[in-house]
Amino acid sequence: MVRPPCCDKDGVKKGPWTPEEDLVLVSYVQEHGPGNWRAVPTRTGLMRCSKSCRLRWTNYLRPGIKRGNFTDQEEKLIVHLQALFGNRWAAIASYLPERTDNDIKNYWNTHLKRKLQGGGAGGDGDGGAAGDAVSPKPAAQRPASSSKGQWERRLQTDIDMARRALREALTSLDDVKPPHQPDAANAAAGGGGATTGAAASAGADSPAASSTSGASQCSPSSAGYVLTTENISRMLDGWARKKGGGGGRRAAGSGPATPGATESASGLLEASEVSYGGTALSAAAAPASAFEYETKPTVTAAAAADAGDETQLSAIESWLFADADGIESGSLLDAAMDYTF
DNA sequence: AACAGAATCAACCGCGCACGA
DNA sequence: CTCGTGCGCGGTTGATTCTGT
Repeated sequence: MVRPPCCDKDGVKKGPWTPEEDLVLVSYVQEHGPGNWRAVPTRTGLMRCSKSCRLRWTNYLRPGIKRGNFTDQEEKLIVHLQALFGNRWAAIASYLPERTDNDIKNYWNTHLKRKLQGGGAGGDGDGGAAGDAVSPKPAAQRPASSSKGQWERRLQTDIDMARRALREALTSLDDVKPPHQPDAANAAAGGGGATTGAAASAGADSPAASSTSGASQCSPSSAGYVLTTENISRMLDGWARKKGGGGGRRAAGSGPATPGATESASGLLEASEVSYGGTALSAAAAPASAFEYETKPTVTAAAAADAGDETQLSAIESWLFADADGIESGSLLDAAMDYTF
């Protein structure tokens, strides 16, 4: 059957999002929660395709997103995970709660793939379109795309495989095997064995999907509206800078920047800058809101709330090595991260 | 200072799966 | 069981910025 386009081409705006559109979208999501994207354009009046709305939210406006400046640890973790999962960016992103799959994908394609190829260390010899050669099998074997149901099942298998593979790979790199803390691992793994699959899927699945299932298990503390404001503020900041700094970048692209937009953006920028002075403040000040269930519910959601990368990675690592008895996470991580490009 | 090529990243597109009617 | 719809994923594109000449 011929499937109609997700949105008719007429009257659907494309290209860069304006601050106004972002605000409309954020307001809507704040009020109704993410999901039901199909209804978003009609209910908000946004001249955007539902997919576009979802994408914008997921990749840019969602609370708790960190942008740019991948740390060394993140970088190396991505490399490892890519080797294990192939180009399943959503799965990889689930290990990096503050990063979006799109961001990771971009980073991989622009930085890491080249690094690996250039360094010649990874064995990513082919330099294929998506750079999936690092992975022994998964990327090659998997179907072109996967959705959550099948995905969840497969992910569970992948997780086991990943743990095993990592353990095998890393134990050879690191001889130190002090005891591991199981409760951190269990907690990170999503609680109980009964929910293992669900936890995995929630973590692996996209935020939107998790909006229903992940509601209860994610930490709301880090995901208040203030954080969204922060994101918007950041965005507006960049937007204003671009605008003021000469040569409106995307503002010039599809004509998003109207004089009114400039004004409102500036005003909002000021307001938002006043309203938040840092992540901690934001998180602390954040009231429980519609965004509670919106955080990317990953194994490290709680840890990520107000901790740095180290904490996050420790949690991830704890979880990854949950069944790696007798292996200390710290040293393992160090070993895992001791990757030379 | 001007230009060209490279790099980056936000956004779009098409496909496939899940789920409800 | 079939069909239609919604959603999510991975790949790709295109606009903009950066860097070198």
